[in-house]
Amino acid sequence: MSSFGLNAHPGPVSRTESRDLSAFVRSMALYGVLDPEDIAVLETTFARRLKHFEAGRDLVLQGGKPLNPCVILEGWAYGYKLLPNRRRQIVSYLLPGDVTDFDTRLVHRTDHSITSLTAVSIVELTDDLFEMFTGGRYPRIAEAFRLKAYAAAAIQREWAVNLGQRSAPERIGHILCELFHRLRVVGLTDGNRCFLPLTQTDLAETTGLSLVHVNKRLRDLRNADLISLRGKILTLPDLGALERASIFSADYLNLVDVSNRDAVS
Amino acid sequence: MSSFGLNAHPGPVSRTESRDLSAFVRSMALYGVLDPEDIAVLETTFARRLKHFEAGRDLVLQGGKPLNPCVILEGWAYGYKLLPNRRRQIVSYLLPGDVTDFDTRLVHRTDHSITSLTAVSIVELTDDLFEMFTGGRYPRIAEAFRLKAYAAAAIQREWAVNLGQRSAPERIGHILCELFHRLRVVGLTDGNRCFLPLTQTDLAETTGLSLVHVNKRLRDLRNADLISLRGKILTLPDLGALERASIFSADYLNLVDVSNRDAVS
DNA sequence: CGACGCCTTGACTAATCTCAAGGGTGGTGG
DNA sequence: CCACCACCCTTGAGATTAGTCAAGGCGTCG
Repeated sequence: MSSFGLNAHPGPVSRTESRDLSAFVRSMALYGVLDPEDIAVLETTFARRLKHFEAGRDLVLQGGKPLNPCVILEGWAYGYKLLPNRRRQIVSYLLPGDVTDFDTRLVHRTDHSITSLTAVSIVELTDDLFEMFTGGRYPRIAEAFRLKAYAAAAIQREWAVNLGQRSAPERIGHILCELFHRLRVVGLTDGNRCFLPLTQTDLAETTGLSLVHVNKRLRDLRNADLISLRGKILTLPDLGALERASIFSADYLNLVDVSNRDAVS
Repeated sequence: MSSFGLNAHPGPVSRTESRDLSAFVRSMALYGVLDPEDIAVLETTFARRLKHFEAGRDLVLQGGKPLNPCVILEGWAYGYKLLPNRRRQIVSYLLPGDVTDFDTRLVHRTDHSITSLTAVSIVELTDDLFEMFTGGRYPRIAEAFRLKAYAAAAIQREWAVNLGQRSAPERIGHILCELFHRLRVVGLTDGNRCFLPLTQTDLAETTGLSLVHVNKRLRDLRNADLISLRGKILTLPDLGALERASIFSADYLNLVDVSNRDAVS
């Protein structure tokens, strides 16, 4: 149970660096572009640059100077945009191994905010690190970052499809499938369960639905035995069935299929 | 009137290369990162590599091998994703000066299709061109491409906000404002008018609304004197009013403000 | 002339939102 | 220990928005 718990609650953050790094390296390595040498470089560099934030901290604020690109090593964060009428749209989730906007260094004002959802451990790619990784000396690392950026763009496109073309229950099921797949690739699932630190309000702001409606469709999904959501543990008793019900296909995630790998190792 | 007409209808494509290039170079140069030398390089290189497609040609097909990055020099294209239930979501518009996915070279299968909406002139960044621009010899050109990629990501995020948080009339007004601003920056507007080759079905697939509903809200906007849409000419008699009605702010477009520039030159 | 693509409108249906109320839980301070 | 508050989840009822179905108009092209 605790094998996938990570930082559910703000509090003393685990300092076991090697474990902190595993999600990122695993995520990067899965693209098959990193050599052992690259991985060693990443591990030693990141271990020295780790920063920790508790839940609910703003990393970047809409309209402000953007942060340098950041790698999330542990915990969840999310990006959102605020409208003048107080409504809010969550535009991205950042999971362990994910990277915030890679080309952000060229921009003076960001269009969106980023906030930690749980306690997070991140590494900021300051100028020296950025130069080191993209300067030509570690071409495979640079390529891995580019792949992550492409994957983020593909997810953003799929969200437009989700918001534009799917019904309420489909939208909710779809985002749950996506998060589950993304977590599984970095080893943060336990069988058919995973940690899910989202409130129903978060889900509403992700899917563009009202809180009340999310609650009711979530109940339908529960009644149909497609999901179970107690505490902050999400269980998907039949992932395939939920995917079909949500018109979900993992293709857009550009992930390496780890379902076999899980079974073997 | 014809000063912004470009390729409204499939047919013989203008071959005045220097004019073809202007939108792209203008778009790039506006970021203030290009030197005259860079511009000269782009112009001579692109002039030799121009490709022309008529309206309705698939440039990339969902699930297929992606095209190399492409620069649109003239005409409109759009990206879309098809769902198994035959529904379709348009996820992007590519206007003169825009660039398709820049990191696409690392990917084996694309998640979305790209189709020309009008006749288009494009330049494909084949391996040699890509290497030339990003190999370190033209750092400002590489930076300009990165800025375009960032701008595309920001637009994609705003679309999620549009689809998730805005009402039908706001969504429709918002996308019209966005396209108008983007066209103005590359010199493709004429006062408060621009060429708009979209059908109401296209608008429906962009905004996630039904065709019938788009038609009725479009009528409302017309009756409120916020838009006029005859032939394929869009007129915005009061851009500010439409922006307020649509909760639109151009910040996310990362554009240089050209409204003064237009008035002066 | 007929076919086709696109736009328009009305009537009815279905999905989603808003408003309102109440319940559970955990933390905090008296 | 209990009272209270904050936050989150839950449910029902009625209002509103958007979708579906059906029909017709208008212009272009063969």
